[in-house]
Amino acid sequence: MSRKTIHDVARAAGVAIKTVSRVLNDEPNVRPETRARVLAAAEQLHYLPSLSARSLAGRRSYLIGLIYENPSANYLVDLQHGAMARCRKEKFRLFVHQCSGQGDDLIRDVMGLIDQTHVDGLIVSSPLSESLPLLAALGQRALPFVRIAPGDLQHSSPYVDMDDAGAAREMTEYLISEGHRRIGFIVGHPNHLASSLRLRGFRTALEQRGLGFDPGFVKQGYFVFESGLQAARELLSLPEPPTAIFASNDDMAAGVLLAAHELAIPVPQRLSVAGFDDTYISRIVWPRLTTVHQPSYDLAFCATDLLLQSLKDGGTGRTARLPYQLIRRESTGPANLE
Amino acid sequence: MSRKTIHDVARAAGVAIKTVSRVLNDEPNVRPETRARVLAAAEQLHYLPSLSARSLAGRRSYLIGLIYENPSANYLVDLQHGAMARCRKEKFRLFVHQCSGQGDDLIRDVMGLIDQTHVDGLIVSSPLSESLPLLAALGQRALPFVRIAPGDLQHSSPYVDMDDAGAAREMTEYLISEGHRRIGFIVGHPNHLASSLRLRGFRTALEQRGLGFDPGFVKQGYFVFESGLQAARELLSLPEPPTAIFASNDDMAAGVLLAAHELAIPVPQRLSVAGFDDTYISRIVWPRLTTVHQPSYDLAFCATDLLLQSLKDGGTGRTARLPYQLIRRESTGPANLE
DNA sequence: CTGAAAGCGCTTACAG
DNA sequence: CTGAAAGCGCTTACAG
Repeated sequence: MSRKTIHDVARAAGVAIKTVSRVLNDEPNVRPETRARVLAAAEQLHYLPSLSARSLAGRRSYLIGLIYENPSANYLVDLQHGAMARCRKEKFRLFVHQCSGQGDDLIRDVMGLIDQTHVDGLIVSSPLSESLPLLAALGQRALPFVRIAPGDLQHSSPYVDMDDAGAAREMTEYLISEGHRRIGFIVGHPNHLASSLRLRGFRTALEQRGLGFDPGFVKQGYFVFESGLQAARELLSLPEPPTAIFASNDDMAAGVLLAAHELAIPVPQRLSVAGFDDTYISRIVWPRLTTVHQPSYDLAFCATDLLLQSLKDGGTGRTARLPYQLIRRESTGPANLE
Repeated sequence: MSRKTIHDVARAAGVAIKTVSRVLNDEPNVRPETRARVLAAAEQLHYLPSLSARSLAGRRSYLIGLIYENPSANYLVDLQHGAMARCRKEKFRLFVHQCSGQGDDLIRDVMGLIDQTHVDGLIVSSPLSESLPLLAALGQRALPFVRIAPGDLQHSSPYVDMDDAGAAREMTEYLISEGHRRIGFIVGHPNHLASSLRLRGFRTALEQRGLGFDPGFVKQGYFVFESGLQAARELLSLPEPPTAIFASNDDMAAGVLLAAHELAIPVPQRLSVAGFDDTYISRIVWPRLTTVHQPSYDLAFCATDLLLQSLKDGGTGRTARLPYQLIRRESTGPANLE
């Protein structure tokens, strides 16, 4: 049961290796009978071409890279599986890579990945997708890539995103419609463009409803649980605390819930809490979180789709915006105005 | 800024490519001055050897595969990062692969991975690590692998694990020491050997303390949140409900918390809840979970270490057992016996 | 529509 | 201690 090569298949099918190569790469100019014979032989021998031989000889490795920096586990796994699922349909494989370093080190790290693995293209997840120096370096290498990112007019490369600002606006409008007037907001990590987009949506909703924007109700967070906890403690110890807190992701919203529990503030009776992302977390805390469904799996699936497409056409990659969805659960309710 | 090859380095250093190869692979028989000259040239050119050329020409790809089936996101990411961290120290790279299929399809999937990517070895995570047919197939391929698994005497291949039964026993003893006499238990997924080991530890503790083992207090779960919720609803609607519930993982313990909230049973005042794994989840629910710290990151790091070591020595891989730790948080307390 | 030759960037096996 | 030749399993560029 040793590894089969293209020569084994060629011999079994009674053709030259070049013909086997043609069939396996869907090149034209092979008689249907010949094609069938080759396919049968390959099938029968359980033949699979060696990726390293292919990538050494040809100009493609059939490898797509997914690079990330430091996302939450649930988000990362969703991205990973979305990209893998799309690759699988195409006999591509996904190479998952956690980047290390900052600045020049980061760029060297990614260039090293490209040089060593010969990936055909890259899925660049956020916040790497917002690093202009990185995008420039990729451009120099002429390596196709698709970003998973909030809409970003700073760079012309293809991307897939959702409407972060719109989603945050809609969530805020929902809270207002429940009677909330003092709404706290916890901003995400300053490195993520999504953070400022979500804040913008929050602000837009307040201003459109004529409520005015009070910076005292806005606290900086970092997309992690502890930062949400900390920010919520501050908000809830204000002389006039908010009746609702909207955190820029679920992890921080879980932190808000804990702060409320610590202070014996019942949720949602005296405090409504909203998150963002609709990760697994939002369904396992109590009360379950009202949140925005971010289609992470689909974002990665779609990004991979665009990438594979542009690898085929050589086409100028396009862009896609995926729909979000407001998910109402038990952590929010009518404001208890006194 | 095109890709550099071994020829570029050889030219810059004034040696033959074979000498460059020797230096880069730490082979003997190179004069220190020559070695230094080659290293300097490689450094200066930012040269990195092509993995595909290496794996095609030589007998190693410098690629380690991590295969998994369907673990929870937090566990998977810990494994992934532990294995990556160990690889990075060694200029190996990690190829992460989600297996698809069952039975023969699963085996074909893994063999396909091996044939196509030429991985030098495999980290086999649980429950794949318990599939005897898979292990047999890997043996036939003579591919080195290390399992991440509960101790398993059924197979002689190397593995890294923790003492699942001992940890469950210790947790149960702790609950007993808090005065609990009616303790519910939620079993993990039947496909995982860890499930029965944890159950065994639970049972051992009860019997050693002369409490007897009541099957009516044991419910089947599947390591996912919903199954914990469901099992807890059943346990808590018993005529004489338990005063403590020990779930075989944190996800299910989070489900128990939700069931308690639904029934307005205060935790830990009237119900103690314990989990297992010490994943992120255990720290973001309320009350935070008492649980067993499973060293997932270290398990993967250590498994990779053993694998790389055996790749070097060709040595018969050894085995390692890593320590667990009981983590006491707010979800457990003294029994409220009436 | 099909094939024989050259070569991708390395390592292996051998020679000096 | 160092190097020239052959070859890994494919694809490319060319010929028929």
